[in-house]
Amino acid sequence: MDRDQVLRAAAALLSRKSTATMDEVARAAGIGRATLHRHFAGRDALVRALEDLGIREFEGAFDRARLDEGSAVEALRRLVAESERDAQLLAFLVTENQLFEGDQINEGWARLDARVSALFKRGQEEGDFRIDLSPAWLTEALYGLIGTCAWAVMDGRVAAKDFQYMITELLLGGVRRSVEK
Amino acid sequence: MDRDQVLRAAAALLSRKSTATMDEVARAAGIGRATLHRHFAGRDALVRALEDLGIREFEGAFDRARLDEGSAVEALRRLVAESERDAQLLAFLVTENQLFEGDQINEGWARLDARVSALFKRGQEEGDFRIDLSPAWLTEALYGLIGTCAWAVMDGRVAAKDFQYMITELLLGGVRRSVEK
DNA sequence: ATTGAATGAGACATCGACGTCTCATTTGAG
DNA sequence: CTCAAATGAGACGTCGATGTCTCATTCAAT
Repeated sequence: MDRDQVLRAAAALLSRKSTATMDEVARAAGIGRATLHRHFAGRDALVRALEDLGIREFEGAFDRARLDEGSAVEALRRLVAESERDAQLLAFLVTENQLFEGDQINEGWARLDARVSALFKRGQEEGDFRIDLSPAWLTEALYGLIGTCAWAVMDGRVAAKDFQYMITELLLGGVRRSVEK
Repeated sequence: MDRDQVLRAAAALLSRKSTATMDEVARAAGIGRATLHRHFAGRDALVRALEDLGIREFEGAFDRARLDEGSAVEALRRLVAESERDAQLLAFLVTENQLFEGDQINEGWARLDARVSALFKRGQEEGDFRIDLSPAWLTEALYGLIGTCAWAVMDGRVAAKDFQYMITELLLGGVRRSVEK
């Protein structure tokens, strides 16, 4: 069991039950509690490791999505596709705002936010996206939809294979049916 | 300080910091810890009271929104408008899936889910909504967007007055700009 | 003003999670 | 096979949150 695998298992569990015990986390990862403590000094260290992993993974996901290339619509589709792998991790981190208590926002997240926000801004400037929804809100909404869909998949309310489609279609086109599309 | 006001203050705090202490909850509500315990036997009772309040409030919100009247689009707009007041409460309850552990879904939530889902289904059958996004997913997405926007407002990333607009416009029309709208 | 209920502050014991430790067992490299 | 490192299981003390209690004070109704 790799260190990152342990972290992913922890994210999958903690995203649904944020108050899960260290023992539960260990069981979910298929290792003993002692081994979990050998990898991560304590709960704080575990959460911080999850944070670091999340930032690293999404930094890489954003790179692979090539947010600056092609149309903003295509870039957004690639972004969602690349985010699927770490959706549970994102779901956990988004709900753990308590990490940033004392308004000391993590610099890594600020950088990620800026990249997503820039993508939405580019779409607006190029005329592909509407301008009455702020990039900041769209960024939050994207995170929220990814996390929500990850939960829905975990609960069996959405098929895993529909992950990308459900998010991108709702985000891009909305629910309203328009004859011209 | 009314009982419901205490619950709302608790929801506002717990939606951001789900591990908040009973003492913190009491302080947030402006009452003493002993008084909090007089109202709610313990933490479990508090959470269950939040659940009950949420179900009650949204049952009423759905009634006021008259989901069966007019077009599905208008009904959805009314639904978001009526949900604003309890958005923080929803944000907390949505993330507390741990309440339903042991797949014993709360009956009240199942009823609410059915009503929202029926609204989306009606919109699809009347030709207003697209049919390639399942009502179950749209229901989850609606909850997710309301919760996300509530957080964004709390963090100052979205203006409170834009709450309804940001959610309804994104949900109905998506970010893509279409010339025919 | 008086009285009874409600509140806030604090003390206290209990309990569960945490973190550290030991030891037997397993794993993997040589 | 041998040996060293890693792991799982469990024991143990610590610490913080919890829930209950008391008591002085405040509040509201009469």
